[in-house]
Amino acid sequence: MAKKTAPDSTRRSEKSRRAIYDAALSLVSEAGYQKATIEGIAARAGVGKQTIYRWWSSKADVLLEAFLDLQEQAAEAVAVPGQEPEEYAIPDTGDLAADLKNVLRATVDELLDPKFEAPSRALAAAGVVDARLTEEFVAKLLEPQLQLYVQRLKSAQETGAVRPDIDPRIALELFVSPLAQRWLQRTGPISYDYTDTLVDYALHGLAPR
Amino acid sequence: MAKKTAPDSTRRSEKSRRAIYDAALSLVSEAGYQKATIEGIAARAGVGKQTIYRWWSSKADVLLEAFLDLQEQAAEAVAVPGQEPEEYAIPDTGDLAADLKNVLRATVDELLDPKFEAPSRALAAAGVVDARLTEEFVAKLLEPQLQLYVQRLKSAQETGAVRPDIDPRIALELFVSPLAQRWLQRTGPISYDYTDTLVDYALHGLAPR
Amino acid sequence: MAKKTAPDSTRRSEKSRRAIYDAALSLVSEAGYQKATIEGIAARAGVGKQTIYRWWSSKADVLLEAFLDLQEQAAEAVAVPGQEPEEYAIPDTGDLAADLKNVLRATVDELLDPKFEAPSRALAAAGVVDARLTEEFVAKLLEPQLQLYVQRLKSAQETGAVRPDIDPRIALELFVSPLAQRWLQRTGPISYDYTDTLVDYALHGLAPR
Amino acid sequence: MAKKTAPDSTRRSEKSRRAIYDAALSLVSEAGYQKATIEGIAARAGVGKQTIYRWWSSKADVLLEAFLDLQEQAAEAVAVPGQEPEEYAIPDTGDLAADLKNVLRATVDELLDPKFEAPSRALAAAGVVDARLTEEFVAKLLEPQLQLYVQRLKSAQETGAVRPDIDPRIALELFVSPLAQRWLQRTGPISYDYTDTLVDYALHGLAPR
DNA sequence: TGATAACCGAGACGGTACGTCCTGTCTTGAG
DNA sequence: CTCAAGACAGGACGTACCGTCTCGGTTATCA
Repeated sequence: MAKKTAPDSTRRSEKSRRAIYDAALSLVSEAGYQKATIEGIAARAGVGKQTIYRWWSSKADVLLEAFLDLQEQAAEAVAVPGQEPEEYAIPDTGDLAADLKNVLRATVDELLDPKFEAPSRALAAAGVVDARLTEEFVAKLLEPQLQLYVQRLKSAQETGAVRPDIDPRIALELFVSPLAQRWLQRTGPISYDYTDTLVDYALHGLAPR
Repeated sequence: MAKKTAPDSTRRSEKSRRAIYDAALSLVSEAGYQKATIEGIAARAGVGKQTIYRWWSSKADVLLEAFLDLQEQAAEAVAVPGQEPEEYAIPDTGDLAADLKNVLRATVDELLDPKFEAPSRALAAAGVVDARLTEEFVAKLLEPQLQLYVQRLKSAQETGAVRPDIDPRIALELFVSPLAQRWLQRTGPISYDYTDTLVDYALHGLAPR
Repeated sequence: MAKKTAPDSTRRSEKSRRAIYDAALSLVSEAGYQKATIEGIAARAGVGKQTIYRWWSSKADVLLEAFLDLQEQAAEAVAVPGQEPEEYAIPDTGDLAADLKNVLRATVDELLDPKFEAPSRALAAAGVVDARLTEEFVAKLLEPQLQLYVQRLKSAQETGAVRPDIDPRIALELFVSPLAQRWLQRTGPISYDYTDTLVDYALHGLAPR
Repeated sequence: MAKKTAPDSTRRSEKSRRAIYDAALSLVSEAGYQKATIEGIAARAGVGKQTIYRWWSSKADVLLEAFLDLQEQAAEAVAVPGQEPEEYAIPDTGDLAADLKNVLRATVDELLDPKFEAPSRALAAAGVVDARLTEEFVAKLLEPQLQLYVQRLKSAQETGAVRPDIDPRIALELFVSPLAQRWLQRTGPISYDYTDTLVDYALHGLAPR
């Protein structure tokens, strides 16, 4: 009892897909999530509405894929061509505090980049309400990035820079989540100073030593 | 030539307001934020649409007030009747870790209470996208609660349980934001164990002492 | 178990109704029945689609009412104002043949009037396929006109110009239906000569006397 | 540089053509003209849409050919096999009234046959609106049948049963068109009595002799 | 103690977008 | 080349809500 017989993905138009990604991202950036409609995306992409409905189940779904694609493209642009794409990882200079601060500063830059802001916010908002979407968002985008912190913290445990009884998956939240919340809910300003402070507090604790 | 001649709030129907709050909260809980429409709220409340548009500017606005009202009602129910409502504050037993853990455990309970979950999520989602709404949400609901932590941490600084150079407004985020993010973005499970761990990590730091 | 609760016709917008009639008739005349869409009518009338769907059940329904209204307007324009609208009737000069020929010549004029042609054709076509619509079309428009012939033929029977055993309702079809079919199905040209001939044949028969 | 390079009819699939005829007729009978779509016909016939568009220009076109084919098949079924198919003609027993009544009774039977009703109505409706289609419909189907009446009336003129100054092409409409209109526009019931009466009135006239 | 001005319920209105269906064209792969 | 299959751009469908408006009907002051 299949649902309408699934479309044949081998015959999918690559051109349309690209046009839809571009239209979706630009419309969300210009008009906001609510005002970016499926009809609007289709019109700007020069595509029939059905072509969107054929391949995606909702506006959020389109935007999620468009955003994942955007990330991928950005990553490929950075990668040295003709070289195997080594795994991304947080640099390990031996100075944990410095390494974390560097990565967080880069994150600050990205969060403030207007190209990324509108679609990310839109996805985050949709995700808060739509559990299925979040699941995919977290699995494909968020968790992989958080695992990079897990790796760095584990390596720090081996060198003794972090206590061995610490759970790295929880530990990373001490400096990542505050930044995320400030950005998402606008509960406070975001800056290099702020993230540096977070790292210091998290590493050395609030209590006197 | 006034734009609309503002409505006369002294003649406002209290019964309608209550009915609208109830209808809004129950509809959001049952159907979700997107599917809870103004028309639906008006119909369930037995109220004309204009009565909603007269007093509120958007669905998010209605829901925000309804939620604030819900919080107030819950607070009044707890308060001892016939006694002046003393200021809410985090208890100070002298044991900072224990006090924080207790408060966070209570928060966990509330986050998992189905009566609160749907509307809070809905508001959070709307807030991510609508800056104006967030401002009010943060100012009226979130920040006052966070200030309770600020007070408790300041008091801890006086007793020497927290280093004096620590900024309490940032410090509290170390354990509050991780919990908030896990709930909002469903990046992980929520439990007493989890919040206890957050407090321990935050107070003593990740680095060995 | 009412269907969605019927709309309140006392609050209906007369302006919208008129605009819809005008738009429907002009669009059908310009573009033809198939290409005159509900969306197009709504747009030209400056009206929301729902306002059409609220009061009519289909494009054919709109057009039927618009056409009935057109007929009424035309009739009122002819009527002498300030005088009670006497019943329309086929003139009775005593010369049956002449009277019938005159009326049919007037009908020929109307059938060839481009203002009436497009909507009439459209209605006729829709009616062939949609029984419910035809019923109303016949009852409100066609049959009343045919009854005028019945009256004239009965009066002719009294004066002896028509045999008394003739059924007038059937008799009138001898000259009315051929004209109708030629027009509807374009099976032949329409002219005064043609209708005059029909009357002569019908009155005196094909067989020699 | 031909417009489309016309399809090579020698390579046409006979099986597909038959399947399309069957699907078209059955769909129109079941669902009506409007709801019988090209996609639906193609699907039921197990045929690609292009195969329909390659050989026909519109739904009406398909249906017209399907109907012509149906007529042919019915005629062949009646014809005595192994004998050359003589020209169809209205029998000439010498009694004009009886001959006409017989043919019209047969027509009544056909009009009431449910197998023919839906497609004929559909074609008639399409024809009212689409002039090009009507032209073909009239030329291929209607006029040839009417010419049979012309022949019979001419023969009657030779025997003196019909006045010599009568135009047979017009005369036949006196009894054929009323029947056609009653059927098309459902302006009245159809029966043997009715058609018999039509013939009598037409032959002997309405006026007393 | 009416007059009169507001709120109120109801819901029609001009619109926008939805998600579905179909059109007529184009493309792919099998025969 | 035809054919079955079906993706594609386009456009109309009929529905659901939006936010505005207009209509009686109830209050609830003020004259």
